[in-house]
Amino acid sequence: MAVDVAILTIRRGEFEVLLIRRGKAPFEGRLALPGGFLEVDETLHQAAERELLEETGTWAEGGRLERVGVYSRPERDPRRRVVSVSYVAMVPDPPREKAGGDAAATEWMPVDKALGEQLAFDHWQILSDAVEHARQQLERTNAATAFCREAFTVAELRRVYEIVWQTPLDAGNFHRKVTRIEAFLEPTGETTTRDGGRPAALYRAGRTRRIQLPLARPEPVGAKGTDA
Amino acid sequence: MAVDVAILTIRRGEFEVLLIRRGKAPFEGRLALPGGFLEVDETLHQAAERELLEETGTWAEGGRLERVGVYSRPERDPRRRVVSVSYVAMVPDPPREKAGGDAAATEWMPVDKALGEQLAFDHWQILSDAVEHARQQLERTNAATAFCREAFTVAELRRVYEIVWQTPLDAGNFHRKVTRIEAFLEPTGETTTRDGGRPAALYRAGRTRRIQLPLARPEPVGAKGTDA
DNA sequence: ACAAAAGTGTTAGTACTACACCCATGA
DNA sequence: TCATGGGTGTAGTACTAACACTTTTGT
Repeated sequence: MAVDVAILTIRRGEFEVLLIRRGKAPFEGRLALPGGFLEVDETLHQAAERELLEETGTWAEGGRLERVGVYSRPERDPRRRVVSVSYVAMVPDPPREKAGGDAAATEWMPVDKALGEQLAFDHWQILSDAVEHARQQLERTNAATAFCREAFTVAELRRVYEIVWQTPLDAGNFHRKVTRIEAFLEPTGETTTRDGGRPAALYRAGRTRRIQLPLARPEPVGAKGTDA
Repeated sequence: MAVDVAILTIRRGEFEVLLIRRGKAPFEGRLALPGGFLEVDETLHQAAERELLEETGTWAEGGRLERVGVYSRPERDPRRRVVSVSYVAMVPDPPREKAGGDAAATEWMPVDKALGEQLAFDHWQILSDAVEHARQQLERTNAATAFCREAFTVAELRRVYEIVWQTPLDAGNFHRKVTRIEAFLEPTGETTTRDGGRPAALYRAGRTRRIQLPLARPEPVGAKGTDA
């Protein structure tokens, strides 16, 4: 019984994931998602939180942690039978590189690049499912706000959508749509010019988590697939 | 490592679930969902299929089996630590009552009634999540067709929606919407008058599993909740 | 003054809701 | 012929995409 966590963020204008270079067999030298075994007195969600904290430091609370899949093919771990539950963490850009405890080398990598690598175990599938989950969550929930700092502009939020979905969105229409949803964005009253141009109003994430007017993606990405 | 399966169907115009009266401690005499432990050489999905087959006979292939949640509270089983993965099976009305192997007494019960019972373990939560999952799947996928026999009319499909969602739908609009979706329904060319009135065209489920023009529910039912 | 980004107006198209209406059968 | 359910037509409303346009800053 284990958990694996795909920690996703937006860094330098890219959609990135945190990977660990494995220092021991099996899959020595390969990249893997952070993960670990379930302790006797915790839930899987708590185990995932623990992993997130270990790998990224204390800034986990701003993020969002959701269960994605369960991986149970008997041969997925060559050592012994391990069923793993995967989580996706959507977090704001972490303040600095901070190597975790048990893993020597952690590195951020664009998700597309990561999906081109030979990952350990079935982590390619796990990452692929996590990314697809995140993409879908943007459509139906306020998950995108988890990638932003505490106070953000509408344009910054739009950039999250554009980067995760890899598609440009109409700035005007996006602004109208997103500000119209009741209690989705909560104005702070402040403005900023940090992105240049006319000052933009700052918002916090509001109460509304689930949205029903989908911010439709132009074309759905490939289908999900977990176990057979 | 266990699986629990909420087997749902439409029987006698009601949305029903298959429950088992437990014959031994813990929770002796209480109703529970069918379930069992994971064997060493199977995936969780295969274990769920096995449970479904054991409880309902060989008619499982027409149905639809999907993973819903993972339940990992350390104290959820009083005997020892058991993490359980839940599945929901959406199946057509089973041909006859057929008591399974390991359970003495199985019974179909309307889901609302079942959610009013004191169920064993955390099966109330599991059932509740499974029902909510099924309701949501009707909105986004062709899951409703899994409740119908192989060839069905548009009105029979509509009745599935109305029963599961507990809300009346406009027959004309439903017909138009559902027949417009590309490859969602595949006409058999036959017609039937088994529901009375003018002969209705018969359809099979088509290729399209995921639909993007949601058949919107008037008001969403309560939120999901799995582990803490 | 000009560039850049925020935010609003406008218009044409599309989908949905509600409900009227016609169609094809069994009794 | 009547009741029953299947299926289509239609008008008003609502949302959307595309894009023009105005606003407010920094340089």
